[in-house]
Amino acid sequence: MAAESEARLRTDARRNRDQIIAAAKVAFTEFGPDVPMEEIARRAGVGVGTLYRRFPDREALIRAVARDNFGAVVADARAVLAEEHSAWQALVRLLGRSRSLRLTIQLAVLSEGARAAVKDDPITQRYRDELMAMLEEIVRRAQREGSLRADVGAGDVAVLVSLLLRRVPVDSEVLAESMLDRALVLILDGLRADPGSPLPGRPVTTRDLTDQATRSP
Amino acid sequence: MAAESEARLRTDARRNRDQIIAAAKVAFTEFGPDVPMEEIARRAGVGVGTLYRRFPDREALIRAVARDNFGAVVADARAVLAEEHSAWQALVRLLGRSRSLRLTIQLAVLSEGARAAVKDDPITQRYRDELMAMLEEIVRRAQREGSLRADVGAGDVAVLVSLLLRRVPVDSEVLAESMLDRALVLILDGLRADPGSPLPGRPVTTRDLTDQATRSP
Amino acid sequence: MAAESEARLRTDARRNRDQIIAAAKVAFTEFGPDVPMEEIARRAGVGVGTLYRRFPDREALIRAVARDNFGAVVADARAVLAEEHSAWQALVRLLGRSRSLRLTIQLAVLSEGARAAVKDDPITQRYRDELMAMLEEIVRRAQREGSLRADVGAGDVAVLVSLLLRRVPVDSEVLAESMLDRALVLILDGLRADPGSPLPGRPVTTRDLTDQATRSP
Amino acid sequence: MAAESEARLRTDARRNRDQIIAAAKVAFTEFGPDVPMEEIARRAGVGVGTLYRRFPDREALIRAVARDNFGAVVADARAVLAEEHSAWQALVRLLGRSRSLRLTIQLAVLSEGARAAVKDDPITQRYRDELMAMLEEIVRRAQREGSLRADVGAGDVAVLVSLLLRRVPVDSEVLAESMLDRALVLILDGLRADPGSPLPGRPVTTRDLTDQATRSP
DNA sequence: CATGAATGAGCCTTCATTCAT
DNA sequence: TATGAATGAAGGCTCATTCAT
Repeated sequence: MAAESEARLRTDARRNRDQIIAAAKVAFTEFGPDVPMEEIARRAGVGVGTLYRRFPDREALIRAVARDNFGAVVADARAVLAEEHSAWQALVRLLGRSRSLRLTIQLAVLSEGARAAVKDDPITQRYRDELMAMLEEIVRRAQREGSLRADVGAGDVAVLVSLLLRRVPVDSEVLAESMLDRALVLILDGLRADPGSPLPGRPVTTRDLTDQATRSP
Repeated sequence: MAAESEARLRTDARRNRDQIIAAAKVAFTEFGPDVPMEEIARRAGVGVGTLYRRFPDREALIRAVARDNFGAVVADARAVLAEEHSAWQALVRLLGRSRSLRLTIQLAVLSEGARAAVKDDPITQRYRDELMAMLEEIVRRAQREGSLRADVGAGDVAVLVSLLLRRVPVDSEVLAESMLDRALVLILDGLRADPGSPLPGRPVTTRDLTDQATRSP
Repeated sequence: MAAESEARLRTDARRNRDQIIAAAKVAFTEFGPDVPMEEIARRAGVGVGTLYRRFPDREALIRAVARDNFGAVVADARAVLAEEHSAWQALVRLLGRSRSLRLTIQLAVLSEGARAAVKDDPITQRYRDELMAMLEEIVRRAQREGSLRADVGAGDVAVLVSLLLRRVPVDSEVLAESMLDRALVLILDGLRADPGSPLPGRPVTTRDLTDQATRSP
Repeated sequence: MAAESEARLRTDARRNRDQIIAAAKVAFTEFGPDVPMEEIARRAGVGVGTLYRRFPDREALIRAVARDNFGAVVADARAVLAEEHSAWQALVRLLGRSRSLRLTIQLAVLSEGARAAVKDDPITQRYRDELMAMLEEIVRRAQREGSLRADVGAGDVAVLVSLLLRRVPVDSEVLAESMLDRALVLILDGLRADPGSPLPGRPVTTRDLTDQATRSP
């Protein structure tokens, strides 16, 4: 009986946790990372107390949401990599997908505070590393295929992705989507192998993007 | 003598005003539009009271900063247009310049609240309209030159600009600059006339970007 | 058990609420309707946050105090009406009582702001209507008895009551009470049926006092 | 020349002072004793600096306005006393007049703070003393005439006056006036010599009203 | 454990008063 | 001397977080 109630408790707890994260995801993207904790609790259908029992403070909650999101992105990328034979096609899908997962990542960038909360989280870091590794592989393969310009690094691609992740300040959601669809194609065209202008500097590596923790105070 | 003291007073007041706007520009881009007013005042070297004497509330300050910024961008664009004979070169310089004026525009997009504060300001609107008109002219000329793909509208270009305006979440400022330099070239390559994939949808016009007030409920 | 804890919680919350209203009553009459919320909270022995949790803003608190006060007056008046057989005696008691309930009404008159906060509150309105109805009945009965001058309306009596409600600017509370006791008798003598000078104008009705919302722009 | 400019200066200064007091009178009765000093300065057509040069702080301004007002009331009362042969008529005019001078006195009672500012001002005190002396004389004469009940003191009359001074919380100014006209007559009837009820306590003297300074801490 | 009440720090804004011009 | 700009203290209100039930 004790076991049974414990199990049920755990089930409940898990449900609570999931509901909170789901509510937080929506609330964060809707109101930004400063949305009142009570608002999140309300949407999750729990009291603030419960929320704080699961996540000791706002940062912890942000971290949890970030992990959840990154995990999904990584899973997605893995699937794309497994299915797609042409590296270029994989790249195209990855970029398109990224855009559709924009909300996901926005969190990690939403504000200085949120970024700080996420930056040093080991789990999110691991996800990011894995994501970068996959991106590097795709870039390498695409360049070997001859479909991707040889003078770009995986970091360059990541930068373009991150640009596409941002919310366009347009009131209509459909219009925004359409604009980004076109921007994506334009950017892909810029990545094509053929002529192209000479790129300034050296290829940006993924380490350029991830080594910051070491560099920053 | 009265005139002199008046003039001196005005000078002082003006200096204060300018310092406040300058401080606000930095503080806004550093901490977002919710940065404490006291922080801005401190950086400007004045008391909060002074700040509030010049700008009745946060919105007024945001509006003032936006005007100031937009004005600078417009002046810059005007100069570029006057100097550059090749429309493509004008476009290149405009995009590069925009990036350096990133701080400028971020404000208008920084947050829902900030956007609302700026959206209905007639002066900012006028600047934006003028900017869009210049962009349209450049796009038209570049397409006539044959240097810019024919299937993009000025709105498409504006979207790309706005993407480049965002801050890259990298701690090192130099690194960020370099990354954006490369991203800019990649994007420009995507805008080149020749090959190019077929773009989905129809060209985005500048009206698509500015008519929102009319369209949205 | 759940029920018990809920009940206990409610008890606590209710106690807090009551303490806040009690403290507000005193503070309002002591310092006026602009007394710092923190002062009220301090007197109630709670934090400001608690005060604001119960009453979203100052107006809400004023409204609550007004309801509470009016409710007590109405209950009192009802009792007087039930007990007293002579209408004149009822009137005397009502006027005397009113004075002792001065604090009660002051709120509704204390300042423009406070009045505005209370004027449109439906519950206070209902109380006021009931009070006026009772006053009208007493006046009618007293005039039928022949004890009250025939040329006054319930509104005239209400005006006199409202005059007696004001605080006399005397430092000693006992002295003030005694002065008002005498003033009350003098005023009652003026209301007596017999001699009396002719009154200017027409009897003031209770509608003259309550219909203001309709009349004013 | 120096003399002339000095004289002109003094004239100007005097005009400023008068304008400020006049503006303050209006502003105080319109918004209460907490009206912003800048508002008063604006209405007087001077800068705040000038206002503060004349009146070192708000209390000083309140005191000045109170003196000005009391002075007018005293002058009025003196005139009434000189003109009227019947003491009862003098009393009637005094009470009616008081009402018309209501705004005048409200200041001294407007709020705790204002009262404190005025209470210890020697000039206002002298005015008040003179006013009370005149009232006492009228009461004595009226009682000798047989027109005023013998059991009231000048203090009782003063209390009634002070009751009539208050603003009736009615939106229409005309309605308020009419109500007070009637209330005045009712109160006068209560003061008439004839029967009347026995008054509780002893006659209130004017000292009961003025000795507070000595009594209060 | 869940709940939601209580706390208090923090930011916004206003205005009395001072002071440079 | 008049002006109005600058200052900063004070009060309103909101929320993150803690804790009693």
